[in-house]
Amino acid sequence: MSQQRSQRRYRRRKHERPDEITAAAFAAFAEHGYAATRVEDVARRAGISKGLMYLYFKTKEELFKAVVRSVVLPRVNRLEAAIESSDLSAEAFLRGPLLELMKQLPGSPVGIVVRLLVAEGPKHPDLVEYYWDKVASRGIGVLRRVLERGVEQGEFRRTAVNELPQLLIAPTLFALLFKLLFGDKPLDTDRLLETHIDMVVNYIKA
Amino acid sequence: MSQQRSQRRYRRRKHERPDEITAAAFAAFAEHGYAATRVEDVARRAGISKGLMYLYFKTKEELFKAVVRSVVLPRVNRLEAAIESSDLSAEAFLRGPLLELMKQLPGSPVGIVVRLLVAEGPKHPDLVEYYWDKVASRGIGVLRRVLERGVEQGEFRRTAVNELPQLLIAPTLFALLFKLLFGDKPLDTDRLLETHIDMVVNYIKA
DNA sequence: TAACTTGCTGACTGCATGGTCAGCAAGTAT
DNA sequence: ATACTTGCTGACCATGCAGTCAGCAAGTTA
Repeated sequence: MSQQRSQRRYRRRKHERPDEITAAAFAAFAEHGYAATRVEDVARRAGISKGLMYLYFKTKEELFKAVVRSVVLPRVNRLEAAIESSDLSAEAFLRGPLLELMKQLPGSPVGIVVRLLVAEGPKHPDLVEYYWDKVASRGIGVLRRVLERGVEQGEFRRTAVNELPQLLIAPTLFALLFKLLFGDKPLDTDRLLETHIDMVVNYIKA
Repeated sequence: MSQQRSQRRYRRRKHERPDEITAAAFAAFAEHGYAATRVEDVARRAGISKGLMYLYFKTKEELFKAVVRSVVLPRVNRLEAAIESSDLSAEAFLRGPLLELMKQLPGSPVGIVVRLLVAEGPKHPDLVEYYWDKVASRGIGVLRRVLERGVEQGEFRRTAVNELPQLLIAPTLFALLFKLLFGDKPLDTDRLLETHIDMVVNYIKA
């Protein structure tokens, strides 16, 4: 009797779809990488049909770019805001918030984005460019400003590090890569980063 | 007239084939990555037919592994030998041969191997294991021994770096990645590495 | 030079998967 | 109710590519 006839096949949710799809795609890319992920898998994860995905994203490549953007942008914005609004001394900043951030990176989704970028970057020059503009160069800028402030206030000497702020976060990238590749091998990432910051601070301290 | 009838279609060169094929594959993978490279392209580059490739390598995946091995092994062996046979003081060793090696890495084929590993590693756990055994852990071992020697001879203090030899070469990996992704953006890699080594030596010097 | 071995070719197959589209049904207006 | 719009489905197509194999010809033996 109570045949609940025609249980609804779907619900229209135009607004939520894009985010749900990029989230599903991120999860799928994280597991299998970009090339090995089928659009149909992404669709299934997002609980939709493959066709619908193509209504929101022109191609698989567009989807890829959207994923990178969606993971990376909010993070960077938060970071930049937090940093610029800090009123700690330069040294305290390096040893505190920056170190904390560095410790978090290797386990975060950023690791996966890095992997995707390294793997697919050469085929997506515009994506790399985007990443450079919105992430890398901004991050470097922040670091440079912190160092500069330290020098101005007499905390730090002016050294080569001022022109190479990348040196500050280089080991973070290393740790990230290490975990990515050799996740099961031991490496005390936190200690590595702490030591590095300590080393840098000693080196540049006035 | 002079119809040079039946110009030979091919020459039998069983012995040379494997190396030629891996070399061609390396070049192709370097340009397009593993997934995007067609076996037929590799074959064409090697001047053979696709079928022949399958006589020397069971699958595309086998070919991939062979490539990684062929690029990486000779390098590591050379490196280890050179290092162990050095009789410099620990500091001189870090500032000399090690720094030199670090400067060369980012521009070398190793960069490409790293890219391939990062991209495809998760799908080839045995390859990652191989790389760990034959390359990474050996490299770490060498560094650890140099530091240890420095401590024993009173050159260095015993610091956290002794347990984290990775810290020595972390920026090298960073530089390598940077060049890989942002090849066109400026970064004085050599200066970065020099500064880093200088920093480390200052930090650990007795 | 004839018989034989085997390195090598290239056409072919099967399948995986990116992308399309005609039509259906959820929601909306009247 | 009825007509209309549009988010959504799923079957379908086209293509690209890993891997196969029957047969050919380069080299070898007698």
